Amino acid sequence: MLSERRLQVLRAIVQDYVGTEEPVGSKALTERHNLGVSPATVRNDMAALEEEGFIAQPHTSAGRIPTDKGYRLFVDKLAGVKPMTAPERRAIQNFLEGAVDLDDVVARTVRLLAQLTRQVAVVQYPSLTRSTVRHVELLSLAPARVMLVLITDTGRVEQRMVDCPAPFGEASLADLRARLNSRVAGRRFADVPRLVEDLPEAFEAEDRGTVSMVLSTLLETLVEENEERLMIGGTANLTRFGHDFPLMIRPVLEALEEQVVLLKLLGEAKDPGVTVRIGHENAHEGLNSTSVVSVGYGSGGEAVAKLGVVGPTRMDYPGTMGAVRAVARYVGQILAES
Amino acid sequence: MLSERRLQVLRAIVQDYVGTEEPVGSKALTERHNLGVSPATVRNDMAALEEEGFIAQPHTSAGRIPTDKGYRLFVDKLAGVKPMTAPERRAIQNFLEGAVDLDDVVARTVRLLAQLTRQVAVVQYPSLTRSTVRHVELLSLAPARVMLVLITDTGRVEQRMVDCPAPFGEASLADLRARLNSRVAGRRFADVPRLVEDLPEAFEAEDRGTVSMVLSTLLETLVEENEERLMIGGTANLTRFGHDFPLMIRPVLEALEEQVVLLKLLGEAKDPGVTVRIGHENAHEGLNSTSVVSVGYGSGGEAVAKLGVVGPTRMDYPGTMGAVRAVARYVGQILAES
DNA sequence: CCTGGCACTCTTCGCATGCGAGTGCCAGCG
DNA sequence: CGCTGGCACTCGCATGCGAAGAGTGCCAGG
Repeated sequence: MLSERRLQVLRAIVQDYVGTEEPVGSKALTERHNLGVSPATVRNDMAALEEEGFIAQPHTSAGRIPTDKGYRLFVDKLAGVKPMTAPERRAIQNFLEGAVDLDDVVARTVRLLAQLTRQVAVVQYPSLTRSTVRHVELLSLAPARVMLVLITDTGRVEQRMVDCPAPFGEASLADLRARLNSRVAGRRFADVPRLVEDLPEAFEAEDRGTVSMVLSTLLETLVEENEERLMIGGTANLTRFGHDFPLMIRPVLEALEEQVVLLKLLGEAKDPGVTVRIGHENAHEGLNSTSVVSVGYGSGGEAVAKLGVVGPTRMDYPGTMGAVRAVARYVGQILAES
Repeated sequence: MLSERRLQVLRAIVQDYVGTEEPVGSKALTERHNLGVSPATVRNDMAALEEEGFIAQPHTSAGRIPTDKGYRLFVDKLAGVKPMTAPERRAIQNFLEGAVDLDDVVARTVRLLAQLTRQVAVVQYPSLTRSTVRHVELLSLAPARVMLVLITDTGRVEQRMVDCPAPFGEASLADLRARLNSRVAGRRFADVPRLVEDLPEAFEAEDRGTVSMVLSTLLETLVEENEERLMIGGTANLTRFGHDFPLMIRPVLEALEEQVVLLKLLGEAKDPGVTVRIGHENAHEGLNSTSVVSVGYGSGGEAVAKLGVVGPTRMDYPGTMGAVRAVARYVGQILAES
């Protein structure tokens, strides 16, 4: 087990390295932090920390930098979450309150997160699977063509075309619309399949094919993977990555364009609080030199989607975690109000 | 006026520089292109071209590189649009045909453009202002709360909340829905204000406030600037920008996040064909070292939106223009079919 | 167990040098 | 008059070397 002082040394190394972006040596450490011991002692501690894999030196005779493992320890044991200041909170709230619709909420959240953390922000649209149906609308566009519009309690709208096997009259359509809504409005997505299962039986034989098709389109929409959209912002912050960034930035940009990758990334975080994935803890190779800080958010107490930031492993973890948590909280409030 | 050969020299310089990314000298030129003259002659021509501002040398005693003005001449007079090969066309068509809805069409178009040109692709969603109304739907969410859903002929859906000044019955709502659709369905957006102007008069005094509010929300939606969304992709290609890119890439990423900037950029291109804006021709400072190749696209013959790519001024103009034009053409087809 | 001292290692920087690419100019030729 | 070959010149770039500086590891002493 590491002694208390050694942990302090590690903490100091992380803080200094995050600040200066340069390997930190024993002398500089004792000067900036009053550890009460000499550089020589710190050197011994450093040797021990390196032995255990918490820090490393880029070249012989250079300072030390934290390893992924070092950051992990720092995040878990040595640092808390830095709460936002009151003015910051107010700013967040003001900024989000101007939003006019769901798209706008998400867009503003992305901008806000990117600005607060000076990193790349990722916000997942409130997921369909956990939300409830507000309304289902059916429109007849042609005799055998119906448009299905699904409206959720988070204000999201999905539409689908349905090509009917047989012409479908306005009266039948109105009937279906009414029956459908009386059954599913206000219900959770997960319950919908069970609730509409016997609906075709209520219709004339000639309409049943169409009804079934509309229903199956609806069910498809509910589970469809592309429901899980997300928005990204602040990519310009990638230029802050480091001096050697040309090679670093490339795979990151590529990963960011693969929404599937990001969704998986966010999805993996099961923790109810803020989750941090550091460097190689990220499954995707392109993100091996980045850390992802994410958290669930949602109206009411329940998380319906995730948001977070992607940045260099060398980031201000307490500050970033604080910002991410605060933003998630306020977005949840906004969603609950609307 | 420049002699024929000097134009050929300029063309050769542009082609070589685009290929090698390095300043091109007189000797290399005569070797790679058989101009039939000696390096010395080429040097004279180069001096003349430099005099006129078409090329420049980064340092004394280095080769020449084209200036923005040089690229401009190249694009206008010296190079055509390189048509896609048959296999490429097929690939484009196949790739786009799998799209299931408008979002998907746009997303696929972005990916495709980015891949074909190896540059950053920008695709504007089909604009509302020039398209027509397919249907307007009104849903009562609460006694004094109505959701307005607008569906366009391009398959786009916009929704807005309306908080009514007074409770609004289902019957009135149905009435309004019917009247509204009979007037505006199939009409162009531009005509809508005129068509609904006297609609409130058909209603009872108590409902008129709500009707007016619904109508004004509808009109707002029609002109709203945020209607003009766009999708961006292929930002990873920015890393191909050049060796000195850390400073170049930054402002470009920033510009790309400012959708307003991009929309203005695309909007400026009035040309019915492919438009090229080179370097400083772009109003936005951050894009002064990039070129933008854009073109309008749309279902039917008419352009309803723009798409294009953003890349270094040192780009393969004929190829890029060809790809952009081809993609626009096929997207138009796909939109017309759906 | 901490501390000061010391020798050692490596990186970084400045500077001088040589090389090569490319230019500009000039005199000569068709 | 325009093209060509030749030639001197200019720079940028890579190379090599030496000094400086930062940081380490280790050891002996308190």
